[in-house]
Amino acid sequence: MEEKYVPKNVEEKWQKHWETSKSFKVTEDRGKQKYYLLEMFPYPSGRIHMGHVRNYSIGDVVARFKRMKGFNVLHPMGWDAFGMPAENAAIQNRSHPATWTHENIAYMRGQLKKMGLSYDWDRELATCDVEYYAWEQRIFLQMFERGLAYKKTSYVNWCPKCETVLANEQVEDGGCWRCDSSVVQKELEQWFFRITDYAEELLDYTNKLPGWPERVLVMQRNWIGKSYGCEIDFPLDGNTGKIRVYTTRQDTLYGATFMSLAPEHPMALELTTPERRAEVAAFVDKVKKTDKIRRTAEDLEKEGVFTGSYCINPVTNAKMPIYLANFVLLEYGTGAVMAVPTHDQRDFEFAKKYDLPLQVVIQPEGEALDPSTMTSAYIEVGTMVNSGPFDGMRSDEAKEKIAEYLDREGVGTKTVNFRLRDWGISRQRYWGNPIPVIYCDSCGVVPVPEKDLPVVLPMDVAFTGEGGSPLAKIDSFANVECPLCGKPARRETDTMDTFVQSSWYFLRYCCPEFTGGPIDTPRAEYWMSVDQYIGGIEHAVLHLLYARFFTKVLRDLGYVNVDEPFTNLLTQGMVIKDGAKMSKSKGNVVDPNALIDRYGADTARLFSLFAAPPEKDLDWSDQGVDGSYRFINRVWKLVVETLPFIEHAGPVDAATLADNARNLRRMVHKTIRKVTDDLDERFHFNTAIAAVMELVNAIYAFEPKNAPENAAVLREGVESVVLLLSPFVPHVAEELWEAIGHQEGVEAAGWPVWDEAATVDEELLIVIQVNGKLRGKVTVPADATEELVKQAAFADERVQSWLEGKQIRKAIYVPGKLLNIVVG
RNA sequence: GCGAGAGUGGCGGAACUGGCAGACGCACUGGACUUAGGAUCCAGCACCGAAAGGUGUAGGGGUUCAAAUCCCCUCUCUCGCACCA
Repeated sequence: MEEKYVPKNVEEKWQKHWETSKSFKVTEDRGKQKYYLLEMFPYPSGRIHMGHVRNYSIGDVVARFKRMKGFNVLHPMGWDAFGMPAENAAIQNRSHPATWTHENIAYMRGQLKKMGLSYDWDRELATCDVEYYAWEQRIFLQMFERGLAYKKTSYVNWCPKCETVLANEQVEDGGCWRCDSSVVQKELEQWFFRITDYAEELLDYTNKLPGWPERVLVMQRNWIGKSYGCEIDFPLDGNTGKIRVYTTRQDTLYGATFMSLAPEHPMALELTTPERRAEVAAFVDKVKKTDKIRRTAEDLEKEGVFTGSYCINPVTNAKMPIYLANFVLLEYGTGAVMAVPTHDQRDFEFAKKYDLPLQVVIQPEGEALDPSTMTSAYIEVGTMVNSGPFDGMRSDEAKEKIAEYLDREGVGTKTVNFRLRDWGISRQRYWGNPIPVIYCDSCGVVPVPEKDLPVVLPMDVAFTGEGGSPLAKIDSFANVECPLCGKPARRETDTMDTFVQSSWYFLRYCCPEFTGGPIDTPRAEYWMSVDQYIGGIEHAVLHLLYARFFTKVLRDLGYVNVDEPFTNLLTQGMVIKDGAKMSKSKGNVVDPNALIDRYGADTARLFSLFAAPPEKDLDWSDQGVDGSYRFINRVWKLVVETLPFIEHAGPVDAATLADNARNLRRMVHKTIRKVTDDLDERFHFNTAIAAVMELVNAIYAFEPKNAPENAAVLREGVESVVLLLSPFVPHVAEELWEAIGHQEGVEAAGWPVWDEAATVDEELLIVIQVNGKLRGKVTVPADATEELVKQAAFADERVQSWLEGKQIRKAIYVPGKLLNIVVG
């Protein structure tokens, strides 16, 4: 063994060893308990960043720990490889997205290997490989057959210059993030997944995921947004037909004095009287030019326009003017809102602006609202007034009564509404999974027949950055024969949202080379669910909700037998430096390569685990890294120095140990217990590492190291340090383990087990308080009675001085810990 | 505004069901070894105080023999949602 710790030598040696002996390859072994550990796979953007280092270090500790404990650990890695940056890079560099992506993958794979992460690389997958996305097309078609994938028109952010849909986050200040053109709302036919069919179950299971952080579950519940209310029909005035609204406040129905429709509402134009047509059209046009972000911002001024038509309040028979209002969303509820200005703040502001009537129907206790003096809407519970038969009731009770009444009268029904909308998956992009359908003038939407699957992305494409989807311009791709009638037809040229790929990759990891379908069910049933999923909080809603949805769909298609994909979820915090998230623009980026070159992967891993608990943000500190490096050197030196004494030591004979040896041994076993608890139950890596540091300090302080009678205890201590550290710093641990004389690696050694008997204290330090203040400490035998502790306490001079001349009222004894003497 | 979480030395952070506040590490100070120290080792390190002692976990109040921990009020910060009818 080298005298001096040279990370590079150690790390290269063991990485090579792991690679050639395929140390982390796993198969389904029904004789062992399985453990599926997964970290969110990265987008191959070019190089890994510190967030990856942290995420994957956390995961690797758990993987190695579980392996040492005897679990059959599935720990895979792959690439979320479709997406826009590849296409943008292709436009810039005049290359191909596939080239760019595969080069990045090769480089980043090298980086991950340099970190010594214990993946089963044989299961590696990239979602842009046809071996992966082909199966996704199959799943899509099965969803299509069941009506879970369907087409509908919807409004989207559209850049007229790039001719493509933009996600909300790609719209900056109302303009396209790339070309700055003004973004418009465009009505487009798009493919959707019917996630709303699963809204109830997705919500329901947020109460059945105890291993998830509460805040993630709350976010998902909010996103799903279940509400209870009524749909109520308002007949048109002087016309047949009616407007249906959704409301959760049917208790305010008697106060509804006008009607607000979304500008895109299908009835908007037919309700507009001829003389108001020009004004209404101008308004609708203006709203459509506003992007969705600004449209739904709260500070947007409430604006509207009168259509010229009226409807009738079904309970008061009042004539209600029908307006279009910019804050009413077509996608939510029915796209129409009964406006109750007295009891809804938005309606209040709107009514004030357009001088619409106010009618109070709920009075707060001990107060009488007057519409002419109100300055804001009253939205709380109160007593019903001006509400016919419901007058005098509490408004929250009236809610139910009115719902029943409406049902009886046939003008409304109780309903449940969700905020969650179906998942639009169409992207007018090249670098994604082609949606496998064909459009035929005679036959309509025709799924690509099984024998023609997969629809492979053509490679000969020009990337100009102008003019919409590149796929649409490739005639050999877009022009096809209809599979049904043989007539010329057109292929779908939209591709799927990249979130689709990440919604089931964890299932494909169970059987990455399977050619009989997307998922090899017996194998998936062995591995699923993922026991521990680890990733950033930024995916709290979208990815994690989509993955849950997909798992349920795949369950219903018969591929898997689990209801939920991830049993336990750990959301790790961000990596911060100088008070801000690392970013190029802030110039506070730490490059993992530089870190590994200088200190080695073990130090990089150790620091990112030691500096903060995983779910909190981690403040990067260069000096802190030095400290971790120093610690590894200290451990290395400890082994070098003690090796001659422990090399030939046998097992510990507890009966023959001297006091200090017995004390050291107690600490060794307590540390094993502490580290095991921290890793097993709490993922408190920082305190686990701190405990090992304390043990290392204690072994350094232990003397004499060269006494033969101490050799066994010393050896047990040093070996424990090495094994306990091995999940954190695997390279150096393997090297030291080998140096101590073990032929087999640390995994074969197994996770150390503490001897409960060895952890039992012989003496206890009892804290003595007088009136709750610390006044002394006494050491007593571990089996000391309360009486004995009291004797010792009263014998203590310092304690005595605090008791002098005082009346002792009582003494509270907490066994083995503390004695509080109350005097007065 | 609503919801969730957090607030502890100069810094990152410990303190499991209320029981020694500040583990461990960083920084800092002093010392040793040294041609040298950005290596290593030893010691110190919440604040006030010479000491005895006192005061301290955002602030205020409460429960308790005992509160960082439980309860109430206030403040600050972070995150999420945010015209959702």
